[in-house]
Amino acid sequence: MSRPITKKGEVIDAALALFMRKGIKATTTRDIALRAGISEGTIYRHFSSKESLAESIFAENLDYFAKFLKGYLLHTKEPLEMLQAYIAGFFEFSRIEQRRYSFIIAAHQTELKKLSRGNMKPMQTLTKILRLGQKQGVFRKMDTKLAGAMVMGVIMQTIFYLKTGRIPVNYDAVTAEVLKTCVRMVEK
Amino acid sequence: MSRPITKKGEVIDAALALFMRKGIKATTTRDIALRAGISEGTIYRHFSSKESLAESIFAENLDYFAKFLKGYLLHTKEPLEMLQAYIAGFFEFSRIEQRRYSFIIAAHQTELKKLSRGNMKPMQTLTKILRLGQKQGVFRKMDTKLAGAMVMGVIMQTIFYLKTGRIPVNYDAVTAEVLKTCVRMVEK
DNA sequence: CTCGCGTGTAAGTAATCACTCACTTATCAA
DNA sequence: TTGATAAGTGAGTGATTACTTACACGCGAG
Repeated sequence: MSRPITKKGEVIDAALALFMRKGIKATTTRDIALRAGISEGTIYRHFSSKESLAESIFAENLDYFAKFLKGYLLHTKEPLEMLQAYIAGFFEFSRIEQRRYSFIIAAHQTELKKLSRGNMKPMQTLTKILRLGQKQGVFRKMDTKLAGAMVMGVIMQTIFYLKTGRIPVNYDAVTAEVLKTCVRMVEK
Repeated sequence: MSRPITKKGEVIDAALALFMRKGIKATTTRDIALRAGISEGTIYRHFSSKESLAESIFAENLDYFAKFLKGYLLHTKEPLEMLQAYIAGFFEFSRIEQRRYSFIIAAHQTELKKLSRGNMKPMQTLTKILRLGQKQGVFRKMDTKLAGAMVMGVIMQTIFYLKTGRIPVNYDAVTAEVLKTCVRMVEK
């Protein structure tokens, strides 16, 4: 009970906004303090280091993303439909939460060294779908981790090219083509 | 004529070795000078900045990679075989030139901001193969840039997972599976 | 009331880093 | 021999940055 009497929330909000816009490395503790309207020292009352602050925020947002994806899987138990829903959710998230998506990807790929090894929830969700499909005989047999990596590669690279303007930016058309292609990759 | 009387070569060699091992950002000009056995000032006799040094080295190595790939395409003009040779070459390069591969990818994806926009030669090579296949009616019709992005995603993400030990490290088996999958993606 | 503790702050601090500059040395053409 | 020029040097330099520290404040328990 009792509403927060600390500035921890302000620290997190400011840091997230800046991490999303400029990346973790390019965001200084000074930036964060300025934006939060506090002093730098305050950050260290609540987090032991800038990195642990970033880790904490990353974990929160990865969770948010994972839940978003799961929302897309509620209405079906058919592996094929689940795969399609998963991909559609991924694209949708990257479209309506552009900055958050970029932050998650950057943090996961390069900016954070610790954390998330083998922990990447969205990947686990995908692997589960693939395993289920294989068990039901809808998908062809292959290493599910490899299949997951390949599907993930198609999705992420396509989004990357969309974002950097290297392919025509039409989310619907592109999503449809990616959907079709991924089904070809895994079906029997 | 005249063998080099400057230390430019030493600068490049030292920088490449360090960039490959630690990345561009983590390599300091001091590191480079130490390894090359020269003083920091010398670097600036030959390059206007650390970034321009990195760009120069990146361009050289991207070229090297592109030529390596082209070597795999010499013995066929069948789009399907060319695609397979391209992928096999990509995997082979990532295996026997691990550090160089990592350097190229990291530099391209995150470390260098300028350069290489729309310039990524290996991608252009892939796009050409896909366009040829479509013209000959071997591949299905679709935006070749999108198709290229998807195939590239499969390749790169798989290599990434191989390198980080998230899928069984058996280059031959994995390459074979990726080959098969990519063919499924694009064939009619 | 008061003591202690959690919170906040301003002003550091030490380290790092890319880059510069005044000066020296080597090369070679005239 | 000379003198112009390119190459090399290494001790700075200024800017930046994550993090620390000494102190102030206010609230709630006893």
